[in-house]
Amino acid sequence: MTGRLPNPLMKRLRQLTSLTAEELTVVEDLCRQVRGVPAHQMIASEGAVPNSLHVLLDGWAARQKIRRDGSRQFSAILIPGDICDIDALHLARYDYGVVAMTDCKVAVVDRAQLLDVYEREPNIARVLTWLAFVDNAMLTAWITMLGRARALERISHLFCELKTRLEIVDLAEKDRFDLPLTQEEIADTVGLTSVHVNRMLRQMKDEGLVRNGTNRRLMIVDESQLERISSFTPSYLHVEGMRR
Amino acid sequence: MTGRLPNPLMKRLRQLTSLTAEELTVVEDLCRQVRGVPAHQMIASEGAVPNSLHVLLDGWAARQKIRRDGSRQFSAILIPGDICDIDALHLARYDYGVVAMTDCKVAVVDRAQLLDVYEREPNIARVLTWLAFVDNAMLTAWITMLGRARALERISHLFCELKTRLEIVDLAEKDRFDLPLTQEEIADTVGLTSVHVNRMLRQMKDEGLVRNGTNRRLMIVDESQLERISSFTPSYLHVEGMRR
DNA sequence: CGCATACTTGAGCGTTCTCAATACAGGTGG
DNA sequence: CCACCTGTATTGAGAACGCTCAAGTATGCG
Repeated sequence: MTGRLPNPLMKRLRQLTSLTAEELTVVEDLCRQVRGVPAHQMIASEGAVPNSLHVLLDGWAARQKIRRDGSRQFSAILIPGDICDIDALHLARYDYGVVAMTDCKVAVVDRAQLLDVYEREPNIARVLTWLAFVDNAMLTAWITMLGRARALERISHLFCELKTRLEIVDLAEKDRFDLPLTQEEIADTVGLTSVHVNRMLRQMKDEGLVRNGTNRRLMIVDESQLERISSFTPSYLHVEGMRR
Repeated sequence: MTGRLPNPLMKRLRQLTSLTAEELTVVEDLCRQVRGVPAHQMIASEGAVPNSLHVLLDGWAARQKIRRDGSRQFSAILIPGDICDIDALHLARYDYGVVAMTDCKVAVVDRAQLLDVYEREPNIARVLTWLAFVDNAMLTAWITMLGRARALERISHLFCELKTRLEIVDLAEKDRFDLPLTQEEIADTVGLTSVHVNRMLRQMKDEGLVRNGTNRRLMIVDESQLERISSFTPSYLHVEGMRR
């Protein structure tokens, strides 16, 4: 399993950071070990002791917490180029599970090996830490949404965020993209029930913001309206890159 | 303003990490520059370019986002020993504001100087990064609460979390502590209105979970009940310390 | 004593949830 | 190629939770 598929993490790093060609190669080499994960399987389990990090190369995944009563909340939607579990490097155990939402390909990076690279390559360490802080900023933004925004705004905001992030790794067409999530999964992201998400989506379809795409997938159409509804500004995603 | 007040960050680091005495001294020396901040004043402003980090030495503060419509959401409640803005070290601008909720004392750590220490003292760098990841875990836990828990559970969970964190820096008595937050501030933490928080607190008082303390402060009394109500488990706070 | 701030309580409304029934699409096996 | 089965989407009705608006009451501070 030593894949040679295009690595979307490289795309992000080239665009957002000032790593040299050699440093990029070091990162790319760390991602040689590739594993396929079928939809709905776990990539990492809550509570386990992390021995490796996972870079999502293809497909969609999510970080999740399952509550005592069985309800589920996603704390991050992961797209190609995302590190599924950066904190595995530093924390003693996983605080969340990572689950594949579609069939996925993940690079499995050995933890000890990565720690080693940290010693030798301070720039790489800095970049990965930076990525963690961007994650942090995304979490903060979501807290604001979940705490203070109504249903329509939450969903619109989610769509805008995903669009922006997909663009960085060239996975969104201009003004539209396919969403491989079920309404239940959207609900578990934005803190609503699937029934209510359904009603909101109906309304959004009626207003021409989204429509049904191919293969039972939702297609996001009118970005500017969505941005208006959710007062979306991408600054928290730090798309302009690292502070040099 | 070169204070010599006991530094609660030291307490945390001694307890949770394996820094040597010399390393601890280095951190303590970084905190020599102390500034008093009156209640309701900003410690750091959203959107600004960070030039220093702030360690909360005394008082309570919070990270906040203000939304277009004027509503406010806190993403973290800060108590003595907390770093108000760790990501200031890595990100190009503040994604949130930090506001003093009571009169505060903060150590102002020069960013460039800290980056310098990062080079020379890898252990300190590791520890600060670890603290950032614990922050991250707290954000994730809050997302789950905001997305999936009802009012009573959210408030109870907040109280349990605060209790646990206060204990680490010796600021909670056994089974009780004083809360210097207004009901409005609690509301902006748990994503409710102050009116509804009031009603929930009434219920909690009636059930003997909390009572009115001195000086208009709320006093948290029955910890075990609160833990039951909110299914609180402190594992996400990583109170057992760093992975060695 | 008077002001400002926070807390308290009620009434009515709106958003979101629950429960439940139905429709639909895609995949599987006969 | 059809029949069936499963998971997802859709829709309705009613209830619950939390919000808004508004008035009134404490409390601390100057």
